[in-house]
Amino acid sequence: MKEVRVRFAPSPTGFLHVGGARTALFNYLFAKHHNGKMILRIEDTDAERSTKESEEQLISALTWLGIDWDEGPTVGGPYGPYRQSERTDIYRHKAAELMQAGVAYEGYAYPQELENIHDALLENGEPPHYTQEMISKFDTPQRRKEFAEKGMSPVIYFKMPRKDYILKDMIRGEVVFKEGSVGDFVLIRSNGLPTYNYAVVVDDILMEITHVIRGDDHISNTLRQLAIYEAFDAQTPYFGHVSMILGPDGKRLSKRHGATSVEEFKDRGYLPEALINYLVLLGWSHPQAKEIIPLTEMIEHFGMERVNPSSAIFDEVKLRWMNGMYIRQAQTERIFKLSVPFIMESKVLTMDQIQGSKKWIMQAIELIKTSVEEISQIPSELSIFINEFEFDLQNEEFKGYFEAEGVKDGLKHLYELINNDMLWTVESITDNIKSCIKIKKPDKKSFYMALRKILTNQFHGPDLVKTIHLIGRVRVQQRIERVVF
RNA sequence: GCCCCCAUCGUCUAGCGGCCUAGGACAUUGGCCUUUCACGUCAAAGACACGAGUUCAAAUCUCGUUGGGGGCGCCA
Repeated sequence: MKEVRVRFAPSPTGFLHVGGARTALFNYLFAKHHNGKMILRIEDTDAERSTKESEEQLISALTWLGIDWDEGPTVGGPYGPYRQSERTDIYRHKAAELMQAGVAYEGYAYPQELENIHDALLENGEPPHYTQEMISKFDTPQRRKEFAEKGMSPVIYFKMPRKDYILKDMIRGEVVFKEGSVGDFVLIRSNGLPTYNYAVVVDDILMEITHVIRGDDHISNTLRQLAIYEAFDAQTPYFGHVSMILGPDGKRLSKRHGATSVEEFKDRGYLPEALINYLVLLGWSHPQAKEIIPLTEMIEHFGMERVNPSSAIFDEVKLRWMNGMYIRQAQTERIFKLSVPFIMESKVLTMDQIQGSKKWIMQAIELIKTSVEEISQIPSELSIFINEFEFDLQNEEFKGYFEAEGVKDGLKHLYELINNDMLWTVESITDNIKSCIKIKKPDKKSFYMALRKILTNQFHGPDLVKTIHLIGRVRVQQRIERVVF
């Protein structure tokens, strides 16, 4: 069997959208699964909107996600160049071939003239499709002369055959396009650059792409592309049109739904594995219904047969859950590193403090890891161990615990024990608390709750003994002292 | 307006004619664990859009209706 070659072909006009990331991922997994090649191609034929910055952002987002490619602008390859803006000569030569073959022709109409035709057709209740007869009317010797004098180039039109086309889609089965659903269309624009539908086909043929996996917003375009493949007498690749990702309101996912770009999730402290894992499950499912799936296993099981054709709503709640799962699995060292920018930004600690007390912070992170779903939550969780606060003796809930039988005595006793606790280990603190309870016999829950409130100003939090350990002996003493004595 | 795609719990999905009294995950509710919270764990609640066919048998096949999405550019 021929080597599998797939491509991800984004246009560099903005950040990498999660939908694009999912398409890239599916291509990547498909390539890896079949031991094939992944190609990155930059579709920058829209000179107005394409920017170099976007291209760089795209590449860095993909890299962050861990999606890499065998051929592309950064790594080169035998089928380059991989930027469409650098392939304009190729498109022109190929268009000349089509003209030679009589399936393409030049157009000398002015935009206004085309608009008139367009409007007239609509008014007559006809579909706004151009035909060679309409376009060629303007191809007169005078017009050619005018164009030459003004330094204008004609556009090149494709003569769309009037016949049915059948798209055999790996995800959707057969899609039939009835004859006459589109008219002739532009291949090469007046600025000399190719149009999307034309450039993709030329590139996919030349780059020997075997499987085209892309968003289903391209389904209608496939009709035109099929006709171009036919005109070149080229074999069509297998197509797989993946459904769109929608916002919670069922509308196409956009900025107004909140975070939609890979960068945004990165900046909010998502782990790339979590995003990848969430995205792969949007449209694909593991044969054994696993949810947390390591990349190697995705590659092992990935296939188009298990891709769902219906569109999916992007559910941030589940993504958060998944991120939490990955945070819990991750090495604390890694979470520490990822936390640093967030800690700095929150001003909970300074850079010097972070560096000076790395070991302490690591212990704290170890403790709060189970309750965090985004790295951005770490500073506020950390602040329980650090923050100074005014203590409110009048707090009703606190009074309830504090005034319970034996609690005050127990705390006083604990204070004495802490005074003499030079070891200050989790074990020594545990022993001391246990002996307080044994000797003073306070109500356990009240005792613990009062103590937690005194030390952290909160009723809920991580394991109390470890929290005490991390707060430090001096501060623990001070806080008990100011309430109990 | 024309063309195309899609349709199972709130959400992501399993299901590819009988194994379905429709399974799993997130979210929700309750129990257990725990000093508390979280984690973990157990359980509950919750869906085949509608209507016709085909068939001994339909969530699964066909057609229609409705709803949603996409396309109809010298954007990609």
